[in-house]
Amino acid sequence: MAQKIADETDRRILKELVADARLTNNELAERVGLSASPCLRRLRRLEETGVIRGYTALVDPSIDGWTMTAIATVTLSRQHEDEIVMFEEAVRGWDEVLECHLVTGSRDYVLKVMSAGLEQYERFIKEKIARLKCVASIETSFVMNTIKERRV
Amino acid sequence: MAQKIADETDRRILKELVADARLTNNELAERVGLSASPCLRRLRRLEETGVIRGYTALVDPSIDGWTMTAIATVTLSRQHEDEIVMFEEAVRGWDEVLECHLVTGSRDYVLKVMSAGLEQYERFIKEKIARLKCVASIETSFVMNTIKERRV
DNA sequence: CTTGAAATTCCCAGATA
DNA sequence: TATCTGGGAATTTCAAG
Repeated sequence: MAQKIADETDRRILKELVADARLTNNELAERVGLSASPCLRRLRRLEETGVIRGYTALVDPSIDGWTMTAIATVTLSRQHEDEIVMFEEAVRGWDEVLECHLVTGSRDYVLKVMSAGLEQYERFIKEKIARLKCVASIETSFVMNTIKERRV
Repeated sequence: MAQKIADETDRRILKELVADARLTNNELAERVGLSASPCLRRLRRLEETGVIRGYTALVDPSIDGWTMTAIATVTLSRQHEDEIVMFEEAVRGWDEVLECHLVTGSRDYVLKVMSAGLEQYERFIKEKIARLKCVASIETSFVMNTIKERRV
C-alpha cells in the first residue's frame, strides 16, 4: 500500500478542509503555517493517495421536501449468498436509503432512510423493502431530533 | 422564513457541488449553463439562505486508525429534561460519536460510533457512556460491511 | 517570481409582473 | 415602472510552473 501516514501538518490541512472544503490554497497555507506551494504539493499528495476521497457540499435536505428520517433494521429470512447480493443491490438503487450497514447482533442490516413524510415512508417499506422475498422482518424508529451528525 | 425554494438552475448548482465542492466558479457556471457572475450570485444566495450548510472534505477514516464502526442504541433511565440535556451535551463533546439521533420506539438514542478497535470501543462504553448516571442500557451492533453511505 | 487563470465587483440590458 | 436575472468588463487575488 502507498504511504498514507499524515504528519501533523497534513492533519491540520485535513482539519481545515473538513471544516471548509472551499478554502483557497493561499488561505489554507496561511492557516497551517506554510507558504502556498508546499501546501499545494501536500494537498495534491493527499488527494492522489486517497486520504482525501473527495469534496462535497452539505445541502439542507428539507429543500427537497425530504423532512423525515428513519432508522430501519432489517432481518433476512435466510443468509444465502444470492439473497444477500439481491438485497444489497436493491438498497444501492433506492434514493431513500442514505446509509446501509451489515451488522452483528440480532438484526442483519441497519438503514438510514429519508422520505417526505409518513405516507411516503410507508410506501417505501411496502412497495420496496417488503416486496423483496428475502426480507423476514423490518423494524422502524423515526428520528425525532438529530443531536449530532459529523463527517469523519 | 427567507425564500429557500431552489429553481432548476439552483438544483443543478447543488448537484454539481455535492459531487465536487471544489469546483471553480467558472467551471460550475459552464456546467449549469450560466456565465460566471450570475452563477456566483446564485451560489452566494444559496449559502446565505442556508440551503448550502457548508463544504467538507471526505477523508479516509482509516488513516487515523479509526477502522471500526459500531451502532449503539441507548436508553435513559428517566426522561427528565436535565438528564436529556446532560446526555446530549456529553455526546456532542465525544469525538468517537459520528452521529446521534433521538428516536421513537423502545430505545431512546441511536449512535454511530467510530473507534480504533474493540478495546478502544470497550473503553468508550465503560469510561464515557456507562459513566453517565442517566444511561440505563446500551446495546451494540458492530458494522461488518457498509453497503451504502451517501450524502444528501 | 512570473504568467495565465479565476474570483469578485460594478454596471448595463432584457424580461416580467 | 420597479424588480429580477443574465452578461460583460475591470480589478484584485490565486494557481502553478
